[in-house]
Amino acid sequence: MKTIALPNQTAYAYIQHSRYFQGLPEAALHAVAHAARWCTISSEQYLFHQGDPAQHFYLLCEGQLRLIQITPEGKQIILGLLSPIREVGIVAAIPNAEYPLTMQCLNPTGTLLAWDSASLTALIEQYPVLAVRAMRMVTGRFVQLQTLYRELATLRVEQRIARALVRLTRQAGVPDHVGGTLIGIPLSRQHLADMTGTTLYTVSRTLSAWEQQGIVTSGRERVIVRDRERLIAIADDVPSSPLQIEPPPC
Amino acid sequence: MKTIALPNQTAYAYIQHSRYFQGLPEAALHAVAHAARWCTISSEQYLFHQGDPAQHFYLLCEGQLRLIQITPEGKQIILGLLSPIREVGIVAAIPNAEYPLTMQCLNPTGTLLAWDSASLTALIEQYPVLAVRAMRMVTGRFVQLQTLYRELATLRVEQRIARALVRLTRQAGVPDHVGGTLIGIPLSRQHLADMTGTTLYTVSRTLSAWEQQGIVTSGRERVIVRDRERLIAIADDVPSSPLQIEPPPC
DNA sequence: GGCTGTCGTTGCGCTAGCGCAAACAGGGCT
DNA sequence: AGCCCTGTTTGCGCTAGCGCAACGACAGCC
Repeated sequence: MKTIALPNQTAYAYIQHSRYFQGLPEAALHAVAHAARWCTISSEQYLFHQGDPAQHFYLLCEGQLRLIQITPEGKQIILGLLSPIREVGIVAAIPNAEYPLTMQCLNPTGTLLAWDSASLTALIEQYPVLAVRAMRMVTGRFVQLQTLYRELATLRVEQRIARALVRLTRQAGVPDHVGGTLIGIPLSRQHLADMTGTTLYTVSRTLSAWEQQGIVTSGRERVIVRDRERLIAIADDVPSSPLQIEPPPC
Repeated sequence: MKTIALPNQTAYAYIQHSRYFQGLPEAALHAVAHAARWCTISSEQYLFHQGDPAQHFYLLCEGQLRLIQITPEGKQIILGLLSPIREVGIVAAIPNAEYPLTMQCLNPTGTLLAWDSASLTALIEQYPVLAVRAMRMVTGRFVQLQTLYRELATLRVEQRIARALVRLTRQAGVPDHVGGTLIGIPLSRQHLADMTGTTLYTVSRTLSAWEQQGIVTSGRERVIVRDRERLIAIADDVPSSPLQIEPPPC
């Protein structure tokens, strides 16, 4: 990661369109832009690791990030994906906080605006609405994580994979010349397994089965969703009880 | 849930000892106590449901609460337990927010202090450190939930149950006259299953096995941990690979 | 073109955990 | 005491998903 020079005007535009700074008075936006600096990050690089002291707040302007968690044994769990324009590391608003998870760049290059936590704190003090928005962001992530937890606890693997794919089409979907949706990020079987709490074998088998049914097309680190409706049906399918017996006629 | 009259002096004492209000100037504490009202809740009653508009912030003074999440199909998932003195519903600091989960009382009676969100907002505005602490609380819960998620994704059922029991001894452990630790809340097999993402059958079988090994003693809605060390060993056990072959001598 | 390394597929065997059903246990109530 | 209700245990059968191993496919590189 390194700092680069970019026109301040560009920064202003991104800031203006971010949900976090949106609607602030013009003077405030200029102050925000003035306190920011640009930085870039390249493929597979880490923006920060979970446990690092949260010294910077970022605005992701170009590229995408993976939210990952590393287990004590070194296994990685993917909690999600961030696409521009998104705020990253709001936890830097808290003095002496640590980042709760690891951020990894998955595009050849990502571009971010960065504020050190002192600047962020100063901005929040000056514009208290930023404090409320920070809270809202954190609780939003909490609710999202809760949903993931619930799915992991109650759904079968096939449904979890289906949901992951549906989410990915929303977050990184690129329309396809024949009506499908390409998931526009490098996405290996192992990645999908890490997102759904399963193994790469099961993901592979599931995708193979879906490919035969024309639901998806997949290749090396690449998935194209052909029949989104059917995928959603699988995701929402409530499994019939194991021994479904035909009710006897009266 | 109803409002009751209790001496304000008592409220002051609880507030003073809460992590959230701790260390505020005396005048502030008095203001906080003045804005509060008492309420009680009884066994199995809900303090609020997930999705309800977050209109109150609480301080749990007596009794315990279950944090639960209800799935669309009506299945319940238990995310944890709160014991006094704990803050509840900090999300009320955000205008127009909703509670992200459901709180249920599990003691015959629980006692709480309540502030409506307007009072809370006013207090936060007056003492900005409360905003920082609110953020810290929410991120703390986030990290906890993340840990649960990781465990659910990577650990086997037996380990998850062991961890749940270890946590419960910390949160509701009552020392026993013969060196064990009684978990001092009503805790059925189903509850344990809802906490660990498994079924009551598996919990029952696991506890039975542990009982034979002298690790726990259990009865109707009651578990006593006899050998905490062994439980921790199970919780941390890294399973040997399925086909562990003795390496051949050179 | 050929090599290499990474990623994907799939057959096979296995087991952890599920879920029913039926029996059992104990507390509270009349 | 006897009954009922709720919670617990456990035998049984089953299957979803795991994990190895071996092979295949494709991309990038020299």
